[in-house]
Amino acid sequence: MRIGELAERTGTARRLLRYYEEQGLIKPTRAPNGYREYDESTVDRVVQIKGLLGAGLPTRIIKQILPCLDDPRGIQFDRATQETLELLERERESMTGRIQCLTRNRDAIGEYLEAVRAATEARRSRR
Amino acid sequence: MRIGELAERTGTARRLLRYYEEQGLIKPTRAPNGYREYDESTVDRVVQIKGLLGAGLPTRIIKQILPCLDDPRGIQFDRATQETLELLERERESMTGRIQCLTRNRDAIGEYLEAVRAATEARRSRR
DNA sequence: TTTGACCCTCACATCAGTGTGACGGTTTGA
DNA sequence: TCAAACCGTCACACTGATGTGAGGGTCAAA
Repeated sequence: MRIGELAERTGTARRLLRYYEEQGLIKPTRAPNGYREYDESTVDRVVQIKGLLGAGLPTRIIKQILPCLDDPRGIQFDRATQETLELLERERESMTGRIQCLTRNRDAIGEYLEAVRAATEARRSRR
Repeated sequence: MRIGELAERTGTARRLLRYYEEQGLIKPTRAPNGYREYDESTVDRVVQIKGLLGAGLPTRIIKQILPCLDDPRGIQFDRATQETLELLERERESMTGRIQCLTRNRDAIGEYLEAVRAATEARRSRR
């Protein structure tokens, strides 16, 4: 598919799809006329990228992470240098930290909303 | 405490502490000489802010979230407008999305690392 | 064959978070 | 009392993720 369709299906600006490519996160082929050609699997990949970006990871890190997702069994594990493995390990830990932070705060918001709703309800039934 | 100590205890640049203040996230008092004075609780708050920023939330949103954490029981719930409540609800949902995304990817990294290690181990023992 | 809807590259702009340094006042300990 | 180590405000700069627009090709349908 071409960039317009991909943009629409992933809810991503064309500009950003080109940017992700520039950062080495996706690699479309080119049609004879120069148009980018994306295959079906790119849809999921872009959604993934957006998710990770939204969760605060920079493209530099996302680039290292993506290959693990293609085939988590590590088919090309021999290409993984010691350095990369260490980076992945560190990143995994920092993701755990993020998750904990988000969870804690999300739950606090939940409690807050709950409390407000309960109070509102109580007030309403008092009348 | 003054800004230097807070910076050291939270691992945050002074510059950023001033920036957070400018964004309305923390409100130090001022000593007679103009120096900022932070109380003990600010340490936790700054850590919280850093965590949320790292998880991709902008200061604008963090500002709305923080009051819920001060007292999740919603002591000042009446100050919460309908609009704010809706924003919080939306933000809570988007945080859940982030958490899921991070969890999924973190686990995939974990599996990958596991696979690589297993393969490395197998190779070593074969020799 | 022209028009409208695509696509391309290039480049400049914006926004948030962050770094850094200039310039000057305050506090503290030798 | 003087130096070192704080603190203050400004303000300019950078980075990464985005927006936007100019100038120009491609292609399909009327």
